[in-house]
Amino acid sequence: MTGTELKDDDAMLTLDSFLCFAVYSANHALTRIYKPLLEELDLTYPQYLVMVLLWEKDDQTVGSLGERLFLESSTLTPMLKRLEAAGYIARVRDKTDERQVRVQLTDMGKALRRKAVDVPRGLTEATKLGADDLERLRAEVSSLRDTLLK
Amino acid sequence: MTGTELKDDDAMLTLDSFLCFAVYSANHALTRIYKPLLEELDLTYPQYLVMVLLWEKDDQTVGSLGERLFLESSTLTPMLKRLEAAGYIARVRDKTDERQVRVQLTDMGKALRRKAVDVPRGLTEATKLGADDLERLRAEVSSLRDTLLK
DNA sequence: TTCGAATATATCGCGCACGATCTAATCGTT
DNA sequence: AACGATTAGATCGTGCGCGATATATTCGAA
Repeated sequence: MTGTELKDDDAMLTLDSFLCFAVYSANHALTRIYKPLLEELDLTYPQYLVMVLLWEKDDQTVGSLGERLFLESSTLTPMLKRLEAAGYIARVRDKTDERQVRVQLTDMGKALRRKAVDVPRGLTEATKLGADDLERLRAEVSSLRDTLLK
Repeated sequence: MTGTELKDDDAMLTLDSFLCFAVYSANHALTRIYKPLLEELDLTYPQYLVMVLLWEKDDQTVGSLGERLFLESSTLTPMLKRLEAAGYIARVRDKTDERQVRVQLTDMGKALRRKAVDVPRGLTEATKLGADDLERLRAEVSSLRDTLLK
């Protein structure tokens, strides 16, 4: 009888049995892989995700970025200020609705994209997974997230 | 031609194509699911992981906990102090090697385990996955982590 | 045995991340 | 027009999480 056959409550209370721990530690591992790749761009990993969204579509509100990233304004506001200080974005109050802040790429921010296109390849290589396996895993994990948030 | 068939560098630079973002956001989602379950235990999610390790095996050093959790002493020391303040653990210098700190469950910490056995079931239900799918996904994500850390 | 290297933990500064709360702007109803 | 309710961001306090560094202990080689 192996450990994985023990399915009562007590046996489930072991670290290795936790999907959550797998995801938690995989996230740390990914962050560590990204760090050296992003240092050349002078971006942290969450900052990079914001930039990716802006390269997809420029001139977005704080709220719409937060909705895509599942982040609150209390997280985004300070982070966006750092990106602004770095010169990659501008934060501009919307003239027709002054409650909103529009986040816009600067020329420097737009130019950064050329350096950033190499980053995903570096990560893909580190996973040692084929494109199909990688995409399947991505879809499963995304689907898990969506189920949990529902 | 669908989006997923675009495999050149530019097309890879979209948020939805990132395995890393899937893991990052799934981790956030899991943390949110855990929060209400753990509030009754007066534990945060990382604190809960430490307690799980100690319930598996009491009297571990800071270093061995960190090795299992992939965390540094700079993260663990303050966290363990909070667990000590909460009354769940004791931090004791090892008499034979004073460099080491042994982390031990208090009676309160041991008693907490009885409440904690219900937590994994709550999470499993939230995933809406069968035991087999869940275990397969856990194994795949763990394996990804191990590949990345190698 | 003594002194330099290695080891274990702690401390510090910074950047996420969240919940609670605040402020300012806009919307809706009267 | 006016005012209560809603909305969008910002601020604050707390807790991870890391890299760099500090301190104390132990180990090892001369």
